Amino acid sequence: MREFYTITELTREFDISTRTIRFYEDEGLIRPVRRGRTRLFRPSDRHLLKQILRGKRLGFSIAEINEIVQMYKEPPGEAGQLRLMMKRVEEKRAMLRQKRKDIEETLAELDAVDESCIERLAELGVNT
Amino acid sequence: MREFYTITELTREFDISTRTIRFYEDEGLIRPVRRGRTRLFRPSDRHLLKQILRGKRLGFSIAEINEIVQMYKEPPGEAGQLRLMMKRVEEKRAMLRQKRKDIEETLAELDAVDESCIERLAELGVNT
DNA sequence: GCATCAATTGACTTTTACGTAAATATTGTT
DNA sequence: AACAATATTTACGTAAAAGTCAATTGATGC
Repeated sequence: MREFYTITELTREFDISTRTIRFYEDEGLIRPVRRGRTRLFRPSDRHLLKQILRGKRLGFSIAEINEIVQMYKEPPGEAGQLRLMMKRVEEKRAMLRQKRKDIEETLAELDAVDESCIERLAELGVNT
Repeated sequence: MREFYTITELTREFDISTRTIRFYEDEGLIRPVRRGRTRLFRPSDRHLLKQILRGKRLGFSIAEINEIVQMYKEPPGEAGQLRLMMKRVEEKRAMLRQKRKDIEETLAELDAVDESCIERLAELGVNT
């Protein structure tokens, strides 16, 4: 595995702009190291970026994505904090399960659309 | 089943504003009937609204939701149009399957977070 | 050492999806 | 018919998530 990626390498790999990556850094989602001013992205930064884009595809806001990626870090040492985090984790899981349900429903409806298209095509095939 | 719903009934049921519902109408997503100027929403309008909000939860834009709900209408009569629609339907399904994959991955990672929290809690229980 | 090419910074702009407010109209009730 | 409660229309405002542009500032090759 490579040690560093440049910003343009990542923009090409993920098809996003440099502005987007810098925006995520401004928002505190990623923290690449620097050589002078230039950003250098470690594999872990790249992985984090992947997770951020995954969150985006699911329609999570930057703030929500931030909450989620913070959870991937070391769990807190204090019991109260731990319980609070577990509560937040469960909230996110509930949202995800709801989304999954929404997806299944939408997929089912689109399957029906597809089938009725096939039917119509068959009818047309007969009539022409 | 009731014949009509008022706009405020729907805002209460779905916890959205009248502005939002009128906005969806402006964007061509719903088309309630009118008595004078006043909008009257049929059960089908209410159902459509449900589908719109489902799309929103999945992070689809208004334009994308529009594309999807248009698909639920009668399939076109012409073969070329039908094939085009089936292509679009397949595109949406591909997006949904990607989202579902994203959800499974995120859920798996959050499960891991949860477990490591439980572990930490157990350690704390032993140490105190 | 100088050109050039990539990267950074900062400011301003754009798009989406509504929010908010003011003025007007409608409806149901008494 | 009057009046309060709703609804509508029009217009401007706003927050989030970048896009765009300009001015610099390194980095690199020769």
